[in-house]
Amino acid sequence: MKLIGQLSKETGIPIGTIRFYEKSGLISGQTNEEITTNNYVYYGEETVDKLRFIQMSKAVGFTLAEIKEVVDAWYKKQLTKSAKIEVLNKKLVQINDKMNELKAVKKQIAICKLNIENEVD
Amino acid sequence: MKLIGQLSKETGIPIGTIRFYEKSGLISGQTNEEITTNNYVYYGEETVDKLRFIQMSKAVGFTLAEIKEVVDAWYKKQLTKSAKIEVLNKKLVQINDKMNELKAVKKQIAICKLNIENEVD
DNA sequence: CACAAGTATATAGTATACTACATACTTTGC
DNA sequence: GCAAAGTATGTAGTATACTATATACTTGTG
Repeated sequence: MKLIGQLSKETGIPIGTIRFYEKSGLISGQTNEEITTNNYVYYGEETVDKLRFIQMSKAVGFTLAEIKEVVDAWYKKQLTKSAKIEVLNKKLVQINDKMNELKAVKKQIAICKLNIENEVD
Repeated sequence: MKLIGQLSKETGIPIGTIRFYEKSGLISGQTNEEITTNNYVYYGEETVDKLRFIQMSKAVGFTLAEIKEVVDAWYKKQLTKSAKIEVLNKKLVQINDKMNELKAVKKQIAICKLNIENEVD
């Protein structure tokens, strides 16, 4: 079990941001019942996976609300199987859209670069 | 030459947002010198291209500041050839990073989906 | 055992990217 | 020729995602 500083060290995400993610319902830890002297929160290994998933998802333009949908499908026991699958399928469609947009942006930049290279300086 | 409403219709971007992009230096139009009765701003066809580029770039997680760098390399006469190429090369690297992150996110969701499908309901 | 470092909580502030008025003028359609 | 629709300008408000600060308590180290 890891404390918040450990999570921050492993993922490079600032402690303040991790706290913000916890308040937003993206991750959660629990206090150790045996220790009554403090209220330090402990996180499991899966929290690191979640944080890395959040990092990557944000980098490709997903909002925290969109990411939360996936994380909930991933970990929440309350949702039905079909509800989870539906969320994930929608997300896969969005990912394909982004893949195409990324290719289009890349192509545009490549064209732009070619044009500039053929300019006289 | 197009007016702002036309740009909005063709791209689906709200007029207010287009004005915001113009204030941010991402696009620019000019007033028609021959018409002195109004100060309507006219935009060339390349503005539509720029707006579509902005749309896609935003969808894959680029900020307006990052997008502006590319648009400046694309259209600004003031920058040197090598400065432009440098900006574009950096952007291509970022795009490759995003491509990999997108693949990783996709993979994670596929795994997540498989796990759920194999659950007992 | 002092004290530096780590943690918890709460609140406020910031950056980015819009979005919504309000006001005023212009153009278009019937 | 008048109302509806379009455009310009300015200011203020909102949503998202942090980021900083202050305060207080706990833990680890020389």
